[in-house]
Amino acid sequence: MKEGPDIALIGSLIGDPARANMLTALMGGRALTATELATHAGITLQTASSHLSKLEAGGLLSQRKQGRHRYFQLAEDEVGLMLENLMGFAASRGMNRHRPGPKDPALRKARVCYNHLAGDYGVRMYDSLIAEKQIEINGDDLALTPAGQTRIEALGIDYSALKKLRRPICRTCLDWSERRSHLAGSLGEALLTLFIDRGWAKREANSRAIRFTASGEKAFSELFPQ
Amino acid sequence: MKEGPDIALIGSLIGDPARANMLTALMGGRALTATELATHAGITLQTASSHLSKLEAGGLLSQRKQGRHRYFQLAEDEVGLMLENLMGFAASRGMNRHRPGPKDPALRKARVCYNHLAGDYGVRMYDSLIAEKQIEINGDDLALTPAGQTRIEALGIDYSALKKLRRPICRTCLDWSERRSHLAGSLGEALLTLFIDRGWAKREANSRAIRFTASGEKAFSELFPQ
DNA sequence: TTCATACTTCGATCGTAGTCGAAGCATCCC
DNA sequence: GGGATGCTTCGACTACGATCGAAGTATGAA
Repeated sequence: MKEGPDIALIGSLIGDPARANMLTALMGGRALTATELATHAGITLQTASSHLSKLEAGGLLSQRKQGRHRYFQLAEDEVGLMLENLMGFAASRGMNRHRPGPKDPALRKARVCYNHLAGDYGVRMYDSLIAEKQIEINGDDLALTPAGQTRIEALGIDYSALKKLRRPICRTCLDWSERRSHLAGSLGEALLTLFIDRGWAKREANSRAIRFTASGEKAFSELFPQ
Repeated sequence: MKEGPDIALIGSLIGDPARANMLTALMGGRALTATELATHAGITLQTASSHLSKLEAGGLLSQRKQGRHRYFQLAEDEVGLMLENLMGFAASRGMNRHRPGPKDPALRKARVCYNHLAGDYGVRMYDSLIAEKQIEINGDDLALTPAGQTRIEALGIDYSALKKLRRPICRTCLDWSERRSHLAGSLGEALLTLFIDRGWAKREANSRAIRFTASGEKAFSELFPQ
């Protein structure tokens, strides 16, 4: 009768609107304090605190104390992937929290998916990397080809440092707006950081949206031709 | 602030234990009546009825009237994929509803994932099909190669009939026990049906487990060498 | 028609979980 | 030290939703 893993547990964790709002806020990739998350969810600090401890107990969140602040973030990449997946499903059922607003196109164009680039730009980058055989699919795993390695090192990404991490370097993540894969993993994170460090793009405050500058778009398109 | 799809809605649908039990029961692939689902969930018929209408309104279930029975099933393949995905996540967090029981190994070996084969056997079949280049990955899509087409037609599967359906023929699904991909889609369904029709395997009653016969295992291993 | 089965709807109950006010720690700054 | 600020814990309130009994509808059988 009762077989397999307990989906009701995660379901109920995500099922509360306040918690869901916090989680989506954390999909922005930044670590947020309890107070920030409380305002995101539209609740008082006390209730937020109780929600946060539940999410942490459920393994969805991890926290880091810094002085008198407590920074929360998604516990692992997998949490972000799972959430993006759920969003994709919800979107396919037309479950939206609002009628598409002015922010919506910006989100679809480029946004943060926990720590990497998603949206149209994320998918374009992924497709380009595949087309140029810089990453390739081996069974279930995505791997950097030798050509890809030299390529990203030329961009200034420290490949050996990525390799030392326990996390997978390349990983696919299903995009909810495009319904296609894009690149996650430590390389996905490194690339997004690169774009921001080079001033090609900026994270918008209080949003998952990423705004590319005009020159940033040009550089991006040259780097990842379609 | 409130961006993107509403994950809280699906979360709350899945978050109720009774509903989660019904959904996992329906992952067995058979269409079940309201009464059967009520007993699966351990609740009375009245409450089951209310849960079922909520699940249907949420687009997770569809129903089909047949005489005085009402058969429920997962609305689409995507629902099954999403649920299996969630189970994978739950399993990776150690969220199990029971300490692994005697049924557990059987489930991990071979089980139904809504309408196709999952577990060790599902993954083995998938790997074998990939290794022999009968299916291949093109970007996000999985496709049958010409060699694969002749192969499955030789097995007695009507390829042109599959092609006429709106559903994708090949599709990957993430296995929660193996944490690897296996084959879903209409071909995945057709293959499982084939195994059962040929008497190689049987569905267990009231369980997702699939039991292969000795000769069935042999035939399966010959068909999909490792 | 009459009875039985399958299911839904209504109404009432009950529990639990989300919520906040108030008080209690902890950390930082002056 | 004293007084902010950030967060947690406690306790009480409340509301929502899960639950079931009882009555109502639909289909089928006799």
